Amino acid sequence: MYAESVVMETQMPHFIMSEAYPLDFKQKRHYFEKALQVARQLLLQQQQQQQVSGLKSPKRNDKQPALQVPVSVAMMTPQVITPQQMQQILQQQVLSPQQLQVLLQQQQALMLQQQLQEFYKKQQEQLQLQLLQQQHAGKQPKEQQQVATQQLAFQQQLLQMQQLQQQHLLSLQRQGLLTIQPGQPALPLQPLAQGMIPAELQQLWKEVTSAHTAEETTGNNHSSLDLTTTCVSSSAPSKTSLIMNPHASTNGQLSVHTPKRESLSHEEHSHSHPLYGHGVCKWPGCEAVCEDFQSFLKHLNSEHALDDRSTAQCRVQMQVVQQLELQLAKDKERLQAMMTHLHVKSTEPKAAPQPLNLVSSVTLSKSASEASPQSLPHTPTTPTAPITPVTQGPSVITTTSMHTVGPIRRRYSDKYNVPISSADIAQNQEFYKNAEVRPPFTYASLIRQAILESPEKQLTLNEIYNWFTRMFAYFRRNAATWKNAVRHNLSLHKCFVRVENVKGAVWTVDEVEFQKRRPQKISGNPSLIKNMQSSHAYCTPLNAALQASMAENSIPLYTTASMGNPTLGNLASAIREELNGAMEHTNSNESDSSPGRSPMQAVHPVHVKEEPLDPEEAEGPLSLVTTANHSPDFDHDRDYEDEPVNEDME
DNA sequence: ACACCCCTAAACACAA
DNA sequence: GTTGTGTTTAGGGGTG
Repeated sequence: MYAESVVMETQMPHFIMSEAYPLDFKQKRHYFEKALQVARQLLLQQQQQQQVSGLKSPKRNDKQPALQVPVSVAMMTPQVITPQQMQQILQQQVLSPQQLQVLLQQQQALMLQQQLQEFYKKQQEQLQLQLLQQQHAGKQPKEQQQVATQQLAFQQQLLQMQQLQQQHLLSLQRQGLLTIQPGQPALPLQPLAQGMIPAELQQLWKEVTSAHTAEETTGNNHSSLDLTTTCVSSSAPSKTSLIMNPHASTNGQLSVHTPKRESLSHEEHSHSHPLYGHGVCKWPGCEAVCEDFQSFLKHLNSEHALDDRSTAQCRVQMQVVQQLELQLAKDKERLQAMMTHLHVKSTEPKAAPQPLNLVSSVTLSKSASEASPQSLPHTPTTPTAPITPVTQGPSVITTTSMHTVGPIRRRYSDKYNVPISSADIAQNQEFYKNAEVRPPFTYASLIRQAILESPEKQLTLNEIYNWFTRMFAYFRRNAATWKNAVRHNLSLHKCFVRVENVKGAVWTVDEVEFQKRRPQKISGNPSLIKNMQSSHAYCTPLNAALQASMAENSIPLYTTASMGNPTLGNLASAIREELNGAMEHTNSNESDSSPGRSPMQAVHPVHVKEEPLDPEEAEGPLSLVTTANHSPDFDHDRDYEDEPVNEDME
């Protein structure tokens, strides 16, 4: 639903803007007049027909251009009865003085409605004109296709509008019937409306309906004029429909469709009457079985005539619809806010990187086969634009990205740029767990994270692998690639220390070394710090941030760090450790594993070796949240498709 | 241009 | 011989 509505929202304006204007005023007028003419003719015809053939004769056998019908139907709006029509009605019988009064009152109500509908009508007219124009204009095959799609869009919009109208009408009509008291001696009115004379009303209703039907059918016969007809129905007064409105209202939201549709096309009837489906009456709470459409109509007219009950049901339905619309409106708003938010954010900071990232990532992402977390480290310089990864980028990217292709390599820089908002960390974790989005962290950072999260602060290679796959959906494919990268990183970086254990070898982290890695870069940017904190900022960023912050006052930072990531929970400790370590590091000028280090020290690599380990444990804690997943990175770029076999997990 | 980073790929060595 | 683990080397891309 949302998608549709969104589409509508975005598309419609477009159409209107681009298509509507072309039609010049003369043309419009011409069409309109023509339409009116046709409509009148049809009306007359049908009236004559009725007189001759009897009142109810919905002709469903007529065949009409299916597609057109809906449009015309949609276009129909309640109309005020013309004097002539009134005469017709009178001639046709049935009208008692009371009924006349009712009619009059209804007319008044309708007049009011009409005013309110002005806006809608205008829009409709515009749309209709557009349709006409397109129809006449589109002669080339391609154009026709386009036109067809556009028409569809138009139709949709029309339907939307119609629904809106209907709602307004319903409420208005209700008011008119029940509360409006014309200055006439219309005592009967209220009673009538409330079901005093349902039978009579029904009769009237039926007549009207049949008349309307006839009109429609005849109109439809002039296939070429379909669109025109449409115009007629909406702009030209075919009062009949109005009369029915009160009744129509009883049908609830459906009202729009019911009476008119009944008379309209059989296809419509048999296939898509809103109140009829699968041989069952869909009137709320009814479910009566109707073998065919005819019987359904009978049933509808007899069981769901205008009476208190129907009215009440209709009201309920109205409320339901309103509620839904409200809901829809809210959700739309939300969506809009989300979109604007994203847009702003993306453009805000470094305009290029993020927005592009999303896009690029999409293309690239597919390739994700291997996994190499990008580096946060570089971030120090960039930083600020915190995007809530989870909310947008990632999700969007993931879905789309998966299929896009692209053995494209992304620049890490972009990734680094992507800042992470601490608030999103937790979410990110979940996000990365389920979305195949490449985490914006380097392998080294991730490995470190994995190790630090383990109870013993040490993991076997296999456990590290498991951590990767458990925490990141991204690493569930192309195992060969990213595993190789992991091994490579373990061997390459001094910060990872291999310790021989009873069970074999385990890997630990030498924080000091880790911190040393890129001390030089420091950007005073606070945002960085934030990122680091949130991300658990491994490596450099942390140092940089810390250093930068230290310049001012280390403590504040520290606090922020821990505070900043409330969501982290478990991570908090890890972060603290990092921070502590980093801080010390910076403060003390990296004296090796000096005693002051705090928790981290415990972790200290070298020492770890002797201890017995529980490799299994490492995997457990979800705490990873903290893991560095904070930022959605937009780069997943690798080549996923390229990779031949990497799908396997391990 | 250069130094560094990070990632990926791949060749090897070794042990289970 | 296969597989997992580690180590190294090479090359590409990015950043400061």
